[in-house]
Amino acid sequence: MANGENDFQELYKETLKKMDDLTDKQKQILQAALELFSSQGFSETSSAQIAERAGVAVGSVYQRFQNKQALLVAVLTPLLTQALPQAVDEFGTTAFQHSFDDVESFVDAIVPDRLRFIDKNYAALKLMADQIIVDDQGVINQLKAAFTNQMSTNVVPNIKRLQKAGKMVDLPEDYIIQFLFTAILGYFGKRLLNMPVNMTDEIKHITAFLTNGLMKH
Amino acid sequence: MANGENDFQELYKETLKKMDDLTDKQKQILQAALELFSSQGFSETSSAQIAERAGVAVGSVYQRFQNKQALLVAVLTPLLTQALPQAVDEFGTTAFQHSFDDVESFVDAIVPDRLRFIDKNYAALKLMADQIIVDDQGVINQLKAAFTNQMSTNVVPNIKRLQKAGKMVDLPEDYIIQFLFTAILGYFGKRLLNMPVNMTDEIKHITAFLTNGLMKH
Amino acid sequence: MANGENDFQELYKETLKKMDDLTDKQKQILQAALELFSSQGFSETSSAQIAERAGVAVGSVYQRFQNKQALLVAVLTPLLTQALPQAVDEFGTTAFQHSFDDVESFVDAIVPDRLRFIDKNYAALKLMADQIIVDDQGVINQLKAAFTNQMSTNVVPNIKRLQKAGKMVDLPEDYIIQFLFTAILGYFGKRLLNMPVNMTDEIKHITAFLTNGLMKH
Amino acid sequence: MANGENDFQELYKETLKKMDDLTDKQKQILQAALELFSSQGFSETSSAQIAERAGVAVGSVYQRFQNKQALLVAVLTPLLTQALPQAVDEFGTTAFQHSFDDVESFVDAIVPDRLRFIDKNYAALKLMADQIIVDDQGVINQLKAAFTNQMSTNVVPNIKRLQKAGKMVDLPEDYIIQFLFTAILGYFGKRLLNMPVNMTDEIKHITAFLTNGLMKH
DNA sequence: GATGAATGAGATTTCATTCAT
DNA sequence: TATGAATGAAATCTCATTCAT
Repeated sequence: MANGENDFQELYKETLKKMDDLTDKQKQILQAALELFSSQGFSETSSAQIAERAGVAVGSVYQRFQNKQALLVAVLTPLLTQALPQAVDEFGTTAFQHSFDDVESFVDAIVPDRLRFIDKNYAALKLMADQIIVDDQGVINQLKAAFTNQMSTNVVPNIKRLQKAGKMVDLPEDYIIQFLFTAILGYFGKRLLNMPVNMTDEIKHITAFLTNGLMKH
Repeated sequence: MANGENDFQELYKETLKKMDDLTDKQKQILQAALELFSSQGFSETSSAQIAERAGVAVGSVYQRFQNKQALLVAVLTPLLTQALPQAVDEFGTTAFQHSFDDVESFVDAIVPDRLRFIDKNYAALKLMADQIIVDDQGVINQLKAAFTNQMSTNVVPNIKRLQKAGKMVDLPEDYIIQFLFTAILGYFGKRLLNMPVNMTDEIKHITAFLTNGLMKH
Repeated sequence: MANGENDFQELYKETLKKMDDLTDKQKQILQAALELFSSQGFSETSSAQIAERAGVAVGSVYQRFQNKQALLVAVLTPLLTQALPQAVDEFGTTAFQHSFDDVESFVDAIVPDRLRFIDKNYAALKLMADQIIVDDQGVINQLKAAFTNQMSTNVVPNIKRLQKAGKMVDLPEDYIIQFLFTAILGYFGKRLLNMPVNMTDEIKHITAFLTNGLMKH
Repeated sequence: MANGENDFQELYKETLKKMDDLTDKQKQILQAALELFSSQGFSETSSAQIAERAGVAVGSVYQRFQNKQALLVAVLTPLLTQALPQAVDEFGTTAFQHSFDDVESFVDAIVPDRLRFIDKNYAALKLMADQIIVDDQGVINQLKAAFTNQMSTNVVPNIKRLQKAGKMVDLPEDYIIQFLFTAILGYFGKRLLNMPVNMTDEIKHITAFLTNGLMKH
């Protein structure tokens, strides 16, 4: 890992091309890898373990995927190219296609959706977090790209509009986004720490806090 | 809060000094392990690397520490039992010994201090984050314990007082703490993502956001 | 008893053949391990040595066998569960299926056969002896089981018959067996001590002594 | 081990010279080594273990004893030079200084004494057995020497006398000795195999068998 | 003489990857 | 494509031995 951007970017592009003709076994492998990588970490997971959980032979893992690193990429690719942008997209377009009258309904539209997204994609998010910690520049850049893109085209304009309407605090847009994310990511942190979480309460309080914090009083 | 007082590295070295059953070489080993573990991750660091950086023979690592895992524990234990609680303690007492008149001065007292704490202890924090991701229950529990303890004895009462004075929003104390932390941890996240950060701006905007969000308008 | 029928090496190879889940290389590993373990002892034999003699890579040893101890078990198990009981069995049935008229022909039937058995199976017996000394309870119990079983079903009745006929001394059967074995094992001891042995003489004298000692005068 | 006679013989002679000025700690080391070597085997015992059981530092083991091999020699030396010859001697002189009237009293004089000797020196005998199995030529030669010496000067003449008197079977003297030993060593074997033993019974039956077997009827 | 930390050579073991079937 | 035995490089770990205190 952490061996520079090129390996990852190369593999990433190649993987993207091939990403549709997946056999059942190959899907099982990706599934098993996702589960194991995210629960134990990438380096703590062996090819044998993946094969076993996927119910295939070790060789089958390498039949399709050049190496373990490539398998990681293959696991992350759909996430980074499909799920995440889509999620960001939803966050951008769906959430922002309406012209919210006030910050409250704006926050209301985002928070519950994002918390559920975390629940649904917990494993994948944990895996990304792992890669960020181990300094995988490829993953990091991919993440940044996915965000910058969507955010700048969809979210930023909407925030600006709310600010101009005098409804939202006059902080730089990237900080507005940052605070939205960190408040929401607190939920992810709680899950990482095995803390008991109650979705209803989380939604209620995070919403309240964000509304209060982003609203111009 | 005085500069450097709650620097993990400082605290860690002090802790090491107090461990007078440790030889110089053993301290070098712990130091090298801390550095390598936090910069590359635990599994990405080999015994040979540690020995080399510590300037000792590989065997010397195992003379004192039963195995690599035990070395990790030896590195983390003083952090989790000494440095972290002490840092949390300072956070609790120092920051909260004054009776803040309003949320603004309360937030002002915390944010700059915590951001600098993150800067100074980036390596150690990253190591802890690594362990949380890899699901090290030991680390997780230690972290929880350190926090619950200090927070409940020092921070919670202060929050309550501010709330009773009608200055702070009426959210549960643990959520107040959660929002303080997540807003601050955003800075840690930015560093993990290699994003350019400007301390002055961070302080300014995080303070502004938290003040607005926690203040009762 | 026909020559070679109860040769451990033969029986061992047959057993190996029946283990059709073993590849050729794995059989070579077991064969090499048997040879090295019994000539040098278990702890004095390294994985590298085994691999070299077997003509495989070191890793191949551990591909099939979890660890060195497991390899020892794999070597001993067929000996203790297949070869040994079968050998004991032949000893029991073949030697005792006739109704010997007197102790002399009884002893005559056993001694030469057992001495040749020791010669043929010297390596395997030495390995077992090694394990007994190092207090391997597994091996010890297996050995006991193999013996108790066969002796009680086949040998004991024959001894009793000879005793009732007034031809054999009235000692407990287990002691009769013990004396037969120890007198014969003297030959094994001589070989361990690198003493010059002459099979013809050994047979002659051991037979004479046992006949005299077990006969009722 | 098993590295030729010279190492052993050299060490053996050097050890002999120094064998009197032992400090308390050194005696403890020898005792601990004897216990551990005989219960687990030589190679399965580490210097650290010996030091720990002896209650001394690891270095102290090597202060006096050149290396582990030398320690083994030092453990075996008193046995091979003192206990064993003395035992053989007793077996030779004590037991044979009387002119036994018959084989029965001759056997009676030997068996109980030897069985008790085995009990008393079980650990040391086991250690010797270990060395014999691992093919330690030094030990083997020492053993042989101790025996040949004593046997030929004391025992052989006595056996010859009994044979000439027509009381003992006319087998070669070395075989007579062999049968005496093996019958008695059966007891040692039973202990190795953790079999329940009753000294009274053993004495009774071994005596009976040997008497019958060696007596000229 | 006694200590035990330090050493380094070597042993065991793991595991990503290859390749013949 | 799928398999899983085989590989070998590298990692973890052990331990007899040395040496400064």
